[in-house]
Amino acid sequence: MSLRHAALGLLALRGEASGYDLLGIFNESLDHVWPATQSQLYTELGKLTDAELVRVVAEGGRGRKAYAVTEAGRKEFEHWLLEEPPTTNRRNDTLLRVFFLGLVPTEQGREFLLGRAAAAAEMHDRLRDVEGSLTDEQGPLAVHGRIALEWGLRYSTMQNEWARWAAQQLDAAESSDVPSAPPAP
Amino acid sequence: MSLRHAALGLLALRGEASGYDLLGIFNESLDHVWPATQSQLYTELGKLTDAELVRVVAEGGRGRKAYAVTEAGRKEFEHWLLEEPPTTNRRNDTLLRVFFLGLVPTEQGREFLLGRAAAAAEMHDRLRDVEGSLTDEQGPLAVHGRIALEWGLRYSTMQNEWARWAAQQLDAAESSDVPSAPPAP
DNA sequence: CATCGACATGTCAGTGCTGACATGTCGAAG
DNA sequence: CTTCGACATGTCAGCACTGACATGTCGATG
Repeated sequence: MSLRHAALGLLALRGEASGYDLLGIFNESLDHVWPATQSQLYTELGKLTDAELVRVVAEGGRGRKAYAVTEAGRKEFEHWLLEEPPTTNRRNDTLLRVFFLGLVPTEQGREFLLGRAAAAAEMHDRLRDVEGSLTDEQGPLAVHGRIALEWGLRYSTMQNEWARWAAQQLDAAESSDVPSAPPAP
Repeated sequence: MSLRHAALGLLALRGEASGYDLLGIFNESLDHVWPATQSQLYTELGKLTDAELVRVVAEGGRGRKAYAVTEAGRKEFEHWLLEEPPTTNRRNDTLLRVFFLGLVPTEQGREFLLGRAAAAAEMHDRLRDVEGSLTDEQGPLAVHGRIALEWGLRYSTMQNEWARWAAQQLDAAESSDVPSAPPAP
């Protein structure tokens, strides 16, 4: 249920905004952290209004509705932010595949892992670029954006090193499997 | 759509198994990587049978049905394993909260981050325990289980270090914010 | 022989999310 | 004055997943 809180948080940051405005922020700033589609966002704003956590504070041309958080909404948001433990994302597609890597020849397993390492390296490069274009930004959002970015940098580094280590492990396991070539005594 | 492939993979590993058997493996071995509920698994086995990727190879007492992968199933599985790029999990509840940490006092932000660091340390400890009870295991599954475990160890280490680093960043940003206490010339 | 836990399968309502469809307005450029 | 892109909102079918409900059998233990 975090889209609800993401929307609440953006409204708290912005003071007021329309669904369209929020959608822009989601696509620009939050896309790597919590993507949202247009249909989902408008639906959620409707529910949020029904629950009186947000309120329509202005209506403009083209059917525009500007929302702002209510007192109850602010309270709900802060409760989520500080009291509720973040849910760890348990599903991991890469690790699921690793679990089954024994079903294919070692060579293909190594290829898979080195492919993951390359993908992680590429992700790292992309984030470095973002970092470069971020240095001129100012304000408190820059601090928190920079912290999230750092997570990505560290994550991709870890993934890269892990995948290369794992490829080595496969090789080591294979050579110790083959009875015709044991280590010299 | 990875539950489908997880089921296919387990059947390929085991030769044949019932839904109940598979459920046991999911809950024991795959729970930290790809959890599945009973209803989901039985539904998927039905669809898999309709698609002729698995086949009922035996029926036993208590309505038991033993499944095995078909030739088409094996092919589909290997295609998924080696050809399809793993989907990266984009949503990250912790990073979403970090994005909004500017909305609360620095003190509470630091508390949040140090809480994350502690949670990561706890996860690391739990995994170390698992590692201890794994050393006596044998076979190829031990190799791949060990690789997945290593991912968890590295991930929790990274998360811990990152969260502590981030808490320091918050402090640094705050002290540079306060105009009454600039660094001495 | 009753009972209970493990074995075993299936269904269903609800939720979060996706991608597509549908509709309309305002301002600027040609 | 037309047209086009940005602005703006809403709906709907479909899918993966969750948690609860429903039903029944076999073997062991008391």
